[in-house]
Amino acid sequence: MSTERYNAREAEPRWQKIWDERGIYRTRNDDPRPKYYVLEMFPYPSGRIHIGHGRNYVMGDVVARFKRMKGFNVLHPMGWDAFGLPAENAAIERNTHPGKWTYENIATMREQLKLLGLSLDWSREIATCDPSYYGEQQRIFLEFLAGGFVYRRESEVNWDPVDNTVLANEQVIDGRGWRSGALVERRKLAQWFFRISDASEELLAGLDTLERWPDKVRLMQRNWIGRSEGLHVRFVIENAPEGLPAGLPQDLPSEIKVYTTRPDTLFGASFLALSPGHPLTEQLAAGNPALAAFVEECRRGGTSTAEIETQEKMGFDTGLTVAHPLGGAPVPVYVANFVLMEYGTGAIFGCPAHDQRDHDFARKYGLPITPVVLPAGADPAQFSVADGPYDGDGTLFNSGFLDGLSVPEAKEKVALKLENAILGNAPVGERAVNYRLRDWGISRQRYWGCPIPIIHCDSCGPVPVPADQLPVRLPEDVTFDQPGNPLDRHPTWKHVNCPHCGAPARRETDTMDTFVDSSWYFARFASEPGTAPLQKGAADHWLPVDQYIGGIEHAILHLLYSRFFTRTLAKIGRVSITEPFAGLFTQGMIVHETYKDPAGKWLFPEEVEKRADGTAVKVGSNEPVTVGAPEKMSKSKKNVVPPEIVADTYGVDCARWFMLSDTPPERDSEWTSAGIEGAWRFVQRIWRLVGDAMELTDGVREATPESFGTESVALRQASHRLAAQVEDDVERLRFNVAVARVHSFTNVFGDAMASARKGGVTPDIGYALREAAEFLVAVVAPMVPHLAEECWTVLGRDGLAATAGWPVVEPALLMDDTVTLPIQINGKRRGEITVPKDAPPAEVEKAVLALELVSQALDGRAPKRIIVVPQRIVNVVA
RNA sequence: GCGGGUGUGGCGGAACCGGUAGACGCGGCGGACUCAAAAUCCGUUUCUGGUGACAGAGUGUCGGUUCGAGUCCGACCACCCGCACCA
Repeated sequence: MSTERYNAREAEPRWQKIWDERGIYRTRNDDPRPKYYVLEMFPYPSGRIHIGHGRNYVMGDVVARFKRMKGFNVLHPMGWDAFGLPAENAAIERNTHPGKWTYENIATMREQLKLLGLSLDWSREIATCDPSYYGEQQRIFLEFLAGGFVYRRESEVNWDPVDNTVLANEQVIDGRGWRSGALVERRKLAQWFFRISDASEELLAGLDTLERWPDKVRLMQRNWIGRSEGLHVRFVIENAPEGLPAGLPQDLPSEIKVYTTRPDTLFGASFLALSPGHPLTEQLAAGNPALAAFVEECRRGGTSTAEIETQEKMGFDTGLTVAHPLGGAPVPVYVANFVLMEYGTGAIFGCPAHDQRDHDFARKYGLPITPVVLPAGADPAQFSVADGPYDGDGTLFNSGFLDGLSVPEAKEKVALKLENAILGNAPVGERAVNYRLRDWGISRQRYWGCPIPIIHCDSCGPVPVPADQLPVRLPEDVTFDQPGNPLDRHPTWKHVNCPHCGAPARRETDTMDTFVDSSWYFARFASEPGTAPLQKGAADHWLPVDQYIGGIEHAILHLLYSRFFTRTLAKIGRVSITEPFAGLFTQGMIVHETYKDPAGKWLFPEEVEKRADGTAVKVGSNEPVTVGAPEKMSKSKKNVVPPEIVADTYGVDCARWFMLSDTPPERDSEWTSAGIEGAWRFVQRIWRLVGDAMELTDGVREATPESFGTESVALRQASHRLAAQVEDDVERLRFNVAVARVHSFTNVFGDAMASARKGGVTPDIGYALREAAEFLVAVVAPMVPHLAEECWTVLGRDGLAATAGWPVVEPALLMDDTVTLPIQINGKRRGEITVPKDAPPAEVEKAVLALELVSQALDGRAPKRIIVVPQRIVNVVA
């Protein structure tokens, strides 16, 4: 029996070196085998990784290694989402250059990732801050601009006062900057935008084709895009506002257009409300200081969720009234703080009986509340919405020609009627589809990002930087000693001549949102090293990514932007595919308990010792330690485990095995010392089993024996089933189940070995044991690759486990001749019976009735019914 | 408020299409080996009653469909996630 332990510390670096030297993870585009592209979301180089970062890389690595064994040409690259604010913050804090800081972090993290034994093609490594990468991005930007997918406009933006930059709506979470956490303010700036909202419909429709995406993510995107169908309705202004001072613009519009999804409730309209940002509001406010003050008050209202929720409905009566388009009573026009300018037309009609907001508003300003939809079964004389609006289904009443119709019928009838009502040269009503999705503002007032390749000329306007002058490189000599954008205050960088007229002009000093960088990197990886960054042929060959893996936090932003970007690249002819990620998986986080000393200071796990009685103390001082609930690993709470420590004590294979065990990959998983120790024991167990099997079968001829006995067949069945099941599990990314099957198999394997030791190793048993060892090693190879190589050597096999094929399963060994059926009596399990697999139900029934336990239960009576489900179960109803 | 998800032993979790609930692991208990320990191996471990074979209960709660429900349907409870004045 082999007693030597597997020495991961020695073996792991050795095998990593061999893999590296032989270049087995280098991928070639001209490889004739079918392609498979596995990608994990590339990291931001923040400094160091902890073991919690490793989970998605390990999952991706298992898939990559498995697919390689199945004969695919696998692309599994890695890169760095290297632009972004933390580099500038570090520059300020440490008086260093963002680039230097970033590249140092990349060097550290690359070594840490290599430590994990990932089968990555490092030759394709990219960093988005590399001029060759962002230069291509500038080219793409200009092509998008030429194609009409980019524009510039003055817009109110979300301003992050801490990071001193603009944020997209999606980057504002609960009214705070997604990175800084600062309360966001509103400002007006000239910004560059991508026309993502024009793609709303196709982005929505495309979701239906993404069958290998989690439903949850598709739903989140669907809601984010927020399609609604409704009607644009024109309301004619009836009167000039009274009591307004002279100087009111004479060119007031003659009508107000509103957007509604509930045209059926038009007869319940008791007011119109304009957004404070509506052009008519601005026009009226110019001549009305009270209104101007009201608008100003609305603007100060704040943008945080908490504020919006608690904010009371506020309105200002403009004195205008509009005619009711269906002949109802005239309706007053208000300006209201809750009407958004960015959605619909910036104006609404209020129906207080059937909408909460309108209800609140009407009560506050004493406007009439007329119910027009009657719930089924309600009495029209009694029905009241005094307690709150009713927004359910029902029958129309108080609504003239709509009375008696259902809500959908009424919607349709109103739409038809208003479409056919002509006022001036246009219909009063027009069907319209609205989306919640807004255009993507990409301008950022920061240094460490991709420069927007535009030159502003006083006479020519914004002019693209000519192609031969790309990339527009970031200047190296910048300072961070004052707030604001270093590019803007750089002494020379922005001063250039206009490419059109040659007059002195200024560079655009804004850089792009870093989400642009991550919107096409997956296409960049397709090109071989040293070739053009975005090659159509290569991208079309590799894309879409077959399996993309990353955190759920990117369900909307990154994934929606990437989908938009890919579609737009297709429209300008850069690629042929429209969806970048065919399969998506969102993995859970690794969490860890937190520890605090009596002074309330966070402690690292290695500073804490757990006592047998469940309490914890600080190592050295014996001070009591408060153990907190498991939380996401974070530097600030110190509940992190560095990969180096794990590698040194247990080996990375143990860490890999542990990360794949027990918890389903989409759920959060808790890192515990007991767990890693369990993984360590199991790694040793595999090592021992393989060694023992080789020792035990030493001298047994390897040739296939002439016949197999019951025991060897049973073991062979287990081996072949293992390979078939683990294959299925890995295909479905059910790593925890795969791990359980391997555990189960080692129990069977161990038992077979013990009985062979007692009963003697006949040629068939010897063959089965060796096969079992080989199957075991091959099956775990994607999960614990270093151990697999070491075992491969023990097995005396040529080549590397990493380049070996997946075990070939003999279908005959997956079948059983007999099957054991549970017997239920009245639905309760009372026994079992073993019958031939293909026994006809009638015979099974006969055999079951002959059993004593059945006749006893029946007590002489005939059974009422017998249900035989072939190969499943027998139920006797007494 | 709207939308979605989850709920199974002391713990992580398994159970394909409605067919033996608790696979596998962790922890616990008992044993073997050892002078002893570690390591390893074997047995046991849902709960209740019983020495025992066995019986009863049991997948958040209540009800329903079915020969049979963790799985399907209805109502509810708890927790988690997303969105949120989107007309």
